[in-house]
Amino acid sequence: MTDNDELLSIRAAELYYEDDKTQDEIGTILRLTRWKVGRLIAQAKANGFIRIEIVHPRARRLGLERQLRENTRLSDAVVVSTAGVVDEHDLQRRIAQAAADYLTALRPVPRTLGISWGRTLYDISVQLGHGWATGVHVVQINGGVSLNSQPGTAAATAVSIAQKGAGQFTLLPSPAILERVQTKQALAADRSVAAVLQLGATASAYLFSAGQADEGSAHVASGYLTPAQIDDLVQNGAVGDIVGRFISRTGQIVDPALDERTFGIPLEQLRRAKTAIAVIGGQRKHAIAQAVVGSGLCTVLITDEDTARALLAREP
Amino acid sequence: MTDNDELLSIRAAELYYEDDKTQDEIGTILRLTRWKVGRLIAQAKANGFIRIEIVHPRARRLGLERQLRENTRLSDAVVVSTAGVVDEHDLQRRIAQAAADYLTALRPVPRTLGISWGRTLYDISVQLGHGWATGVHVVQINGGVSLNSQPGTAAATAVSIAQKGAGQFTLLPSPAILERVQTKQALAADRSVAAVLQLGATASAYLFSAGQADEGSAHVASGYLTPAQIDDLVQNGAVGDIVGRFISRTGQIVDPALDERTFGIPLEQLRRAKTAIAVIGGQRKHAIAQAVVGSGLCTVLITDEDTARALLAREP
DNA sequence: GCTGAGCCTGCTCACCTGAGCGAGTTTCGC
DNA sequence: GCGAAACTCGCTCAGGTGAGCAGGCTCAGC
Repeated sequence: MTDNDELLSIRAAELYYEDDKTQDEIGTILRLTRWKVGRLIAQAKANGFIRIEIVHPRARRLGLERQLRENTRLSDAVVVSTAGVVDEHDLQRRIAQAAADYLTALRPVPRTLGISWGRTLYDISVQLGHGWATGVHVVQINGGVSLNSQPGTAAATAVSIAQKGAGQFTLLPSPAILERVQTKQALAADRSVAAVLQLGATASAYLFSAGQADEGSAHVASGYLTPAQIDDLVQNGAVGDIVGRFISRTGQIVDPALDERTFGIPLEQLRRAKTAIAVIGGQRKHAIAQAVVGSGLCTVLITDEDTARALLAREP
Repeated sequence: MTDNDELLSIRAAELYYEDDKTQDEIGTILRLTRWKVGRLIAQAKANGFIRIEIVHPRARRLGLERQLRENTRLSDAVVVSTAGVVDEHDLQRRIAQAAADYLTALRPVPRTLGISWGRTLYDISVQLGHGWATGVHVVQINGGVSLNSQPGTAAATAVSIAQKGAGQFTLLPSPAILERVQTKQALAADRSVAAVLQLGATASAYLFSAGQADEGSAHVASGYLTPAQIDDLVQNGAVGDIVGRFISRTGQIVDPALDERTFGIPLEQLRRAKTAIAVIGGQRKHAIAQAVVGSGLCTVLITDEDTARALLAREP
């Protein structure tokens, strides 16, 4: 009986969704009353046999967003669909687009916005539309005088976001990681530099991404760390970094000595922030995304479908 | 404008399909009238952004079936969904199941059913339910005294189909291909054998599969042909075989001499049949499926989604 | 054999939704 | 600058659909 009912519900669903027939017509075809047909279709839905997918680069998964809001500490979430994604780069562009959309719709409009830098942030700055804000002050919150092959990317990101928001920007004139603790402390003590950090501390919103801890880390590409050093960090439990600081699965600083030499606002400032938007997506960043969300380092997460599911699988 | 409308239609579709909101509620959220929302959703559908899929081993694609009926000579078609298929074997089972379902629902119930043999036919015989017919006469239509490692599969298929249909069966006591033409002619002239062929010629319905022309051909496994001979056939345009006979893309016999030695009803008999059900699916059988459908060798095709699409791409 | 609980069936009713229509608006060519 | 064509918008209306309800059926336990 149940088996036969299941098959019937599939036949009914086919006629309903594929052939656009009314439940009444289906009733005539299958020799059932239209109420029975309605119940069969409802049953097929309840059993998960009917999959409705929105295939569009800007499609979101509202169901997953709701689950994230309900089952994690996040106050808000944006989950982009992976349906029709062709490659990693395509996915990153979708996420950046979603972040740009979120920023544009953010209310109240942030007066001061603290940002990190990197590939993701740069993508967001490109996707942002002109006039997304009126008079925002963009401040870098971690060291970013880039040593890498695309000089100025960090600065270009801040400049672009500020310009498109008809505002001004303040760069943090420092490397991401200094070689000696003393240098870092001296730099932090410098009045002009301290003023930037102070400004970053008062930001009304933060926008940052995260890096995974492997040979593909931006810190390696930028020359601040060697692959061997990354390996060491991983051995000690690092799953990735945010605003330059490497953290473990539980959100703890992995290497306090290294962290002392890392220039930028402390993680505690993110944890206390009312609006901290993390933009983290892609297969390789599942672990760091879990660490960030699980330890309350952000209030808003912008991510992809797969990462969201991985997150929900951990925290039920 | 258009761009913005497209995005709006996606947002509306998300709320409608993912969040189960009414168009009126969506109107309130997006500050639109409920008619505008309805039009946006219709637009999203028309643009193909909404994909509704029925995920079930026995789900069919009625839309493709209709297209096949309209754009080919087929009088009927069954197309099984590939959504959620795990491997080739799974797909073949779905197709066999669909064929068994089709046979069970076939009206009028065939009095005499001509069948070929092979992996697919065997699968169908397994999936068939007891009592699918009452008093059917099953007749083999091509040579099938098997030489291979699973002796009796061909016979077992016929026996099983007949038994489950509460009927009798008649085997064709001959190899698929004979070594000499004279032997074949002598065998065909034998009264008891001729009677079987005669019975096959009067069948009220035929059920057969097809084999692809490559090293995986059942003829190689059965020992009737060598891989080298298959290669020769392919060189001469063979795309596969049905009821033991190798045909080209246009449905022509590829090697008349070989065909003379092949035992079974001639293809013309299938072409003239009122009900000839071909069961052909899987990536490797796209070419032979096209040949069979294109040259009118069957009136009914039971296949999978991908093969159906390949067929439709050829014949517009 | 009887009885009651639980399930299924067919129905009413209210709500949701798509087709079609006229008014207002934009756009394009002259 | 003007007029016509095309489009968009909000609406009416009828048809489609899901929630909730009463009656009947099945089945287990006494």
